[in-house]
Amino acid sequence: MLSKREQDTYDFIRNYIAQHRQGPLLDEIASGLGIRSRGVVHRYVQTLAQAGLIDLMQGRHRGIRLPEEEPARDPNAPVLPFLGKIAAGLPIEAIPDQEEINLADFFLGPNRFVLRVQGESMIEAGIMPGDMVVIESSNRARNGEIVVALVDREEVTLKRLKNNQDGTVTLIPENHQMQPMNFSADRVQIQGVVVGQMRSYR
Amino acid sequence: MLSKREQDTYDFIRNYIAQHRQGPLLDEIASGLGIRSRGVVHRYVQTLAQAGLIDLMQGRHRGIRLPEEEPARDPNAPVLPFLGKIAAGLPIEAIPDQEEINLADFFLGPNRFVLRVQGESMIEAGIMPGDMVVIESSNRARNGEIVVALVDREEVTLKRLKNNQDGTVTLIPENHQMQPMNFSADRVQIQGVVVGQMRSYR
DNA sequence: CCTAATGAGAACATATTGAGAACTTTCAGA
DNA sequence: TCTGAAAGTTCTCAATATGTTCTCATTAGG
Repeated sequence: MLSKREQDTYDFIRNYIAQHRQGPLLDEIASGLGIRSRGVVHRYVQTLAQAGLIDLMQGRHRGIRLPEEEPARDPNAPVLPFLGKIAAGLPIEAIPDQEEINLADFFLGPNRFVLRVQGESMIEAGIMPGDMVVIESSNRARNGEIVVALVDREEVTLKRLKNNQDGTVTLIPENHQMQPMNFSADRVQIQGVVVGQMRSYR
Repeated sequence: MLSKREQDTYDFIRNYIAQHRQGPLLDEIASGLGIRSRGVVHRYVQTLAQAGLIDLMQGRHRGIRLPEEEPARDPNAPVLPFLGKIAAGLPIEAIPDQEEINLADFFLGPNRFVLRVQGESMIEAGIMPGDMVVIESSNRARNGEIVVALVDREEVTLKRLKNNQDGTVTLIPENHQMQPMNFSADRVQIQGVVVGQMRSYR
């Protein structure tokens, strides 16, 4: 069983490696934990190594590694380390079973494509102008889903869908400055459903 | 695992070959890295060769090469067809010049990781609770960037950054119900910069 | 009082990095 | 082809950064 500071050390190391893809220096751990003595950190690190929680490359600078987990893995898989939740009042949690986000799993699928969003009609749903939305082709959708709708075979828009009892369809923009619009069902053709959204800064 | 200078050397070589279509001289590497001794560079180059990261043509001038890479195109590349903008007046199918969006290009990069967002502090920037944000580790950021900030070594938050003239730092939530907060610079530690954001419906 | 957990810091060992001399090989030009 | 400068190779020496091993102190709790 780890003591509190041993646990802190372990958490720090996992976090550091997830972020930097290499082991931390003892001094970096020390500074991260508010410890002034390298020797103290070394003691914790030794304990963790004996518990099998980390692997050490004796003597090497940045010689701390995490033990192998899964067998092999596609080195080209589009993955990013997943650190956890960002929560007010807490340092970034060190998730014990660290995961990875596989972008392919996250977004890819049959009959999907990407559109760039123009206009602010879905801004309150967190879909901003310039964002990319991942659409899955489909000619029907459930209530409440965000859809790409073709109205009167002329105008394509991104709206939240509501199928009404009376056979009409309401397209609801997520923007208080715009009004929901009602159409008879035959005027609206669903072209796809939004299944993802992404945005790149920089 | 490469040491820092070994990594620097490798980066330099890759860059050089990309630019000049031929290997660099040891002296060019040395000068590029601010090293005065050819022998030192030679030592690094030998290490890289043993690690299989480069191929050497023994003794030859400019005898550094990069190993063969994968042939043409990764059939498993995480790509989605990119149809274009949602444009009024056109059915989606009508857009002719179809491209592809490569998720790896879009999001992957060194020192990046993913966090799940909790709370509504950035909601007006289109970052909703439950979204994933892609963070690039960095301990500094430019004005106006959205950062992961650690305040008083205790609290981690996602806010827009403003460095003030007087040395203080303002963390601005994108939510009118919340107030910007001022801190002396030494209380705020930047942990990373938001470089991407993604969301999955379904 | 005793022990476990924690921290400081000195002293030492080793890894990493750099300088530069001397030697060998390559390569372009006479 | 021959030759000399340029470039690669092999050393040794050194400085600094980092890991390792200690001893000692402090604190909390039983």
